[in-house]
Amino acid sequence: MGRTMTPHAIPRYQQLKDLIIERISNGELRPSDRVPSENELVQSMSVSRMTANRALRELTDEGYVKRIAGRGTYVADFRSQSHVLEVRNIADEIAHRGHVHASEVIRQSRQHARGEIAKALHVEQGVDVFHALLVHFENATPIQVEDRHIVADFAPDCLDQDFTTITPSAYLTAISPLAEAEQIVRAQMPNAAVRDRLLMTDDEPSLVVIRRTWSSGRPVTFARLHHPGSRYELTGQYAPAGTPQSTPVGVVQLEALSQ
Amino acid sequence: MGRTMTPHAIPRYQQLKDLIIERISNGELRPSDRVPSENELVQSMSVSRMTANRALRELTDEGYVKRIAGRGTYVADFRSQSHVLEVRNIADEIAHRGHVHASEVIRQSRQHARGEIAKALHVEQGVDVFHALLVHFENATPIQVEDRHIVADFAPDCLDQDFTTITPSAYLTAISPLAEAEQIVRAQMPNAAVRDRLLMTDDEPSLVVIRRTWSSGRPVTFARLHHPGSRYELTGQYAPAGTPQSTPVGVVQLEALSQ
DNA sequence: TAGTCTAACCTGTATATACAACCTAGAAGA
DNA sequence: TCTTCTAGGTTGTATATACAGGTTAGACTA
Repeated sequence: MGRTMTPHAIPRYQQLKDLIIERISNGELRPSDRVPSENELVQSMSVSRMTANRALRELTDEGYVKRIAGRGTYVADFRSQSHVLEVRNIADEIAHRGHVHASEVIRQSRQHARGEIAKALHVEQGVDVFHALLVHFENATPIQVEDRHIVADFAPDCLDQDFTTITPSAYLTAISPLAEAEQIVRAQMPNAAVRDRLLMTDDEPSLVVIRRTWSSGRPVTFARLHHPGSRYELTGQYAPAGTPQSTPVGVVQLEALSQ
Repeated sequence: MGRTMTPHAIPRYQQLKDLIIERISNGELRPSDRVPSENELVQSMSVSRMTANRALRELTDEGYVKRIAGRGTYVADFRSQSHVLEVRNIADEIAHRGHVHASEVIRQSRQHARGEIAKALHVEQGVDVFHALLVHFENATPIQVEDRHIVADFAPDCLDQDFTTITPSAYLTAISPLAEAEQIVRAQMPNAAVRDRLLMTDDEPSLVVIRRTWSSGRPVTFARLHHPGSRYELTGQYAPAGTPQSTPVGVVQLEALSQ
């Protein structure tokens, strides 16, 4: 039979999670220490085993603990050192800032893959690929040069698209919504073409995101996204799911960190 | 009563997840489409509601669907556009590449917080903070300048640490293993000091990671991590948890993408 | 002594049941 | 017509129970 709960109470499983996180957080439980087993939690916390199971299972997913069937639950070694950055679609990102996105198509053509493009897309030299070169604007200021190649047979109607109304990224994810991706972020000096398109000064570096996206086990698109170093940065927050998410954290940020 | 299972079978809840992911993946279910409710899955898939609930709940955590109590479950809008980059502790990162990490301590002192440091750490002007300036080496080549400030009362024994044997990052997470963090990644030209420490050429940009880490609701450390643009990049993979994780993806990468 | 077996724990999964809270369409009332 | 109420569907949580399978310590046997 279900237990009666006062309205809007914190769920029991969440209380368990919080309790264990607290004990890890304040050092009472240290890495590789044994965490109370499900049955011990049943006893001491007066919950059902399923509830204890859910708490411990979610803590596992979140990287706090490690569970070994037959042995027990242990505090995970070093959570922490991997912080996470999110790279979003440029149009969404601009819209999210409440700004206006526009783009200009410089080139939209069919080519034969060669050299590194062929290698990156896992196709033979000479196979058909589409090439799209665009500039994205945020409130009329150029913010990204997108240099993208797409495997031709993955997106046959690529040349018919109007990339000023739908970004290549949005177009591709509309074709196949799920994909793996690899990314690389680099700081490098732009070539003259990119520098001119982005209205960059001579000594300004660019932040380049190189992204290769996979679908059904094969690479389908390969993009270089160039941004002006003085006007673009990647930001990310990291909160160990369970933290009350102190809200205005992201706001102070930009003001406080200007160098 | 429990259902008998053949040994090592794929769990029922995972089968449900795979089935729904497949239907999203092949376009049968498109963003904002309605996903079968728990009770419908109970009927059509012959599982208990708890099993259906687990499948849908995990799909929610993984970003595939969105659930609204009282209404139903819907395919999440654009999963995809947010790709993820991981920023790891430099020592772990170097160790992971099978290389040797070493570091040199340039400065390790107590200071009074001023200007942007005070702002970033949410302390008054003049409050005690520790300052650590280090260079990290990968196989004797300088790869990172770490410029870090730490709130003094968070880490009172900071000056006693030997940062050549334990990195500041490792030291801090040993004190308080759980934290929130904010990060910013920028491409910028280094100042002369950084350029010299990292043996960079005059026209080489640096990739800067700015990281502020929180503990117990307050900022405790603020670090600028400078890397030589020609020798350092951030990499990340993104696979919608459930993909068979095509193994060698990360390997081809570096070779293929050299520009 | 050395090897084997077993009991007692552990996690992992699955089910049936129960109640609370939320949402909406449509019925019932003013 | 407009408002209010309600029934039924939906998610969210909690419990009790059951069985499968991994792990280990200690008892048992050869």
